[in-house]
Formats: sequence, C-alpha cells, structure tokens
Amino acid sequence: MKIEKQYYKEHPTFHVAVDSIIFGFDQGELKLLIHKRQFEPAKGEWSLFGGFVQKDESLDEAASRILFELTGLNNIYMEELQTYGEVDRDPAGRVISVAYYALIPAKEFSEATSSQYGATWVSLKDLPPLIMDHNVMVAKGLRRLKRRATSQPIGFELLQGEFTMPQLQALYEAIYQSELDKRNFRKKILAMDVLIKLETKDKSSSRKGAFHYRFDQKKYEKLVDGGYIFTI
Amino acid sequence: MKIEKQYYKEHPTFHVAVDSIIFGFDQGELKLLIHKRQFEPAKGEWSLFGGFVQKDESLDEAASRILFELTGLNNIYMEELQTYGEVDRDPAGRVISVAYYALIPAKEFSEATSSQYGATWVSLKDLPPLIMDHNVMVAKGLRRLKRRATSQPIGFELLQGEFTMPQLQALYEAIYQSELDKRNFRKKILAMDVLIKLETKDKSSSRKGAFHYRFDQKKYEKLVDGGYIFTI
DNA sequence: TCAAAAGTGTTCAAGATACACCCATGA
DNA sequence: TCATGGGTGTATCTTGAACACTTTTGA
Repeated sequence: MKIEKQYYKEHPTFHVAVDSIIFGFDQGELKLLIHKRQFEPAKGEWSLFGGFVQKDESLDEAASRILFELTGLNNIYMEELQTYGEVDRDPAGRVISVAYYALIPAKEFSEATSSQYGATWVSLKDLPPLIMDHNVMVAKGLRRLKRRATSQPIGFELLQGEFTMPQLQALYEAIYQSELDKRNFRKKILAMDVLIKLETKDKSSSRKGAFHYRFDQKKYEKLVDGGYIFTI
Repeated sequence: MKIEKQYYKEHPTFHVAVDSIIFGFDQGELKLLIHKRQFEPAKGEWSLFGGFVQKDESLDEAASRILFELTGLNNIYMEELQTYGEVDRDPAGRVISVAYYALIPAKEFSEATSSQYGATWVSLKDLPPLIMDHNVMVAKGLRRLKRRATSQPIGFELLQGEFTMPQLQALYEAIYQSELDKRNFRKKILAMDVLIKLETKDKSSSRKGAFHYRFDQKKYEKLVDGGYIFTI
C-alpha cells in the first residue's frame, strides 16, 4: 500500500461538484428547476442545483443527496450526463463538475418549489442566463432528453402514477416541440403494450373526461430484458 | 475572492483520472488497445490507458495527452463517455475516473503498438479481465460505439483516408457483429451522398479490385449543420 | 479458363404518415 | 342544446429486407 500511495500523491487533487439538470412537465410545458445561488462567486444569479461531492459518497449518491437537500424529493430518476473540466470554468478556482440529468414526476412537481432555497420552475422557452457553463449543460441535457424520448418510454418517468393519453401526448409534444397526430400517437403507445387502462377518468380538462392509464413496470422490464427496443 | 475560497475549502478534493477505451479496426475485427499496468496496485495486470489529470489541463486535454504519451498518436477522435466515482472503485484510494472513448484510424493502427509501453491490440471477442471497473467501461464504450454507428458516419473515423466499400462494410459488420447485405449496404451508404468515388482501386483483396472512396468532410458538415440525421 | 471478390436492381412486407368524423358530458 | 375535448379506422407512402446473377482479372 505504500508504493501506490506515494505514486498517487505525486498528482494533484480537485474539488468535484455535481450539477443537476432537473426537468419537469407542467401545464403543457417542459420546465427546468433552477435557483438563485447561495454563495459567492455569482451569488444571487440563476444556477442549476449543485454541490460538492463528499469523501464518503459516490457521484450518484452526491447527486441524489443534493437533490434531496434542496427540494425534499427522493427516489428521482437521475443519470449522469457529462463531466465538465475546463480549467477556468469556475472563476473562483478549479472545479470539475459532473452534470446529472433528472426527471421529476408531475405529481411531485409543486412540492419541488416549496423549498426554502427558492427553487423555481422556468419554462425552457424563456430560460434566463445561468452562471458559468450551466446553459451549455442544459442544452446538452435537452438533447439527451429528446434522444431518450425516442428510444425509451421516458415519458412515464415524468408522468409517474396515473395519467391520460392527452397528457402523455402533450408531454411528448413538449419534448419534441412539435405537434403529433393523436390517432397515430395512441396507436404507437398502445402497440408497445406496457400500459394498463384504468376504469377511472380525469375530468379536469374536458366534460367527457379522459381515461387514466398506468405504466406496467413489470411488463416493461420483461420486455427490456428480452432485448426489446422502444421507439416512440 | 475570500468568501468563496473559504467556502470551497470546506470541501474535500479528489484525484481525478482519465481512462480511454480505444477502438481500432484491423483484419475484419474490432479491437481494443490495452496494456499492462506500470504501477501498483495491480501492476502487470491488463488495463485501459489512463493517467491522472494535472492542474493546468482540462479533461479533454488530459485524455489527448495521455493517449499521445502512451501511443505517440495525435489528433485522434475522442469523446467523454462516462465518469466513474464509486467510493471504493480503486483499492488504493479514492480516485474519480473519467472514461473517454476513442477511435484509431486503420492507417495508424500499427503505429499504436510500437510504443515502449507494451500497448497491445486485443480482439473484443476475447477480451481478458481488466483491472478494477475497466471491463464495465469497455462494455459501455461498445454500446456507445454501436449507437453512434447507427446515427453518425462514425465508420469514417475508423477508416480515415481512402477505403473501399467492402472494407467499410466489414467495419460495420464488426461493430454490429452481424452480416449485412452488400447491395442494401451500398445503397444506404451512397444515398447519404457524402462519399467521393475515386478512380483508383484497391487490389489487395481481389483480382478485380475495389474502388477507393473518400469521405467528403465538407459536404458532411453542411448536411449536419442543416439538421440532417444520418442513419446507417 | 476459372476461381474469387466486386458490383448491380427489383420485389415485397412492414411501419409511418395523413386524414375526418362521432361520442360523452356539464354548463 | 351546444361547445369542448376524447376517442376511433383506413388508405397511401416510405423504408427496410430479401434475394441471384454478371463482371473483372491474375494466376
């Protein structure tokens, strides 16, 4: 253990941060969760949610912890997006930042904003300038979201629990920023055969009401294990 | 500058390494460049090419530098793949590793092995066990390569310069590990309209000889800028 | 002259797209 | 009763998949 320690010690160490691109979906719009930075530099400016990795946690754990601390949300779908390591990306010192991308289910949407840290959902259409390279991270996150959406039923992550076909369609329209034909959309989604149609209806947006659906997690996992690739 | 420095200093720092998954293509096979580790722990075991990030370089720069130092190759296509940060992934201490994926053009293939560091090309079919989580990294790199290959003319990175249709097809067959119909393959590739057919022939593999092609970089960039998505 | 790889078109099936009307309901 | 959003089927086009023979040439 001595030789290696010595060899490792010849090399520098760095602060490692995690920044999360948190997408949500509300009122027909795709949104991003941001807040005003609590510390210098750039205190008070718009920023992604982030924080420093600690000694006893993995990167994934750090991302989850920070999301929980700042929004109270747990068990959120997160995945690593990209690591940013330009020498001068942070004016206050060398920080290597691992960007994560996360999807907040609609039902937890409002809870996320009740935090003490001033979390705010902003529409992606009018995203303000963010600190440092955070706008670059968001652009990359959006690209990933779009790609994911074409090959995985990612929509279900954003709409956990019960949802209606028109809601699911609106979500995909928000992601692609284009309109879809509702007959073709239904056909494709139902052809995947991973939805359970419920007896209940959602009447919040029409007199007739739209049937609730639920995502059949077990069926989905079976298909994926069997090598099935979703295309939406 | 004082407040922030103080805030940053409350947080731990980490060794940050770069490990490269280097793909090459030779004799109809997809290969990976590895070597025997030069230092403890796990000295002498098979490992990806890697090293520690230094103070004055970005992650991308570190990856390029390390590739150059260990193989003498420059200007190689590299992109970040994923960052690995499990607490105990390195038995000798906490190291966060950024995995890169790289494609070595066929014509530089043999030069890569002439290094003093014992670089060796191994077929992906019989990959030996690698140290730590390097096998996981390779698996992820392979998935990325396959996906990239379906949506970008990545083959041209691996076959830089002049190549023939049969060579290009062999490359895609190696990536997908399945056989392709040569008529359909030609049709698709030529439909992309980014290849220049040359007058010369490669006669190394048949009496008749196969025409050389070259990738039309400018045409390709124009198409991509115009939003075109390649599908192979 | 023949062996060995290069080169070439057409048919068919499946999947994607375009498109218009009836239904249920509460106000 | 009517305005509003929910729900449904068919025809057409596009795309990918399957498939066999001719050409060139050096040995």
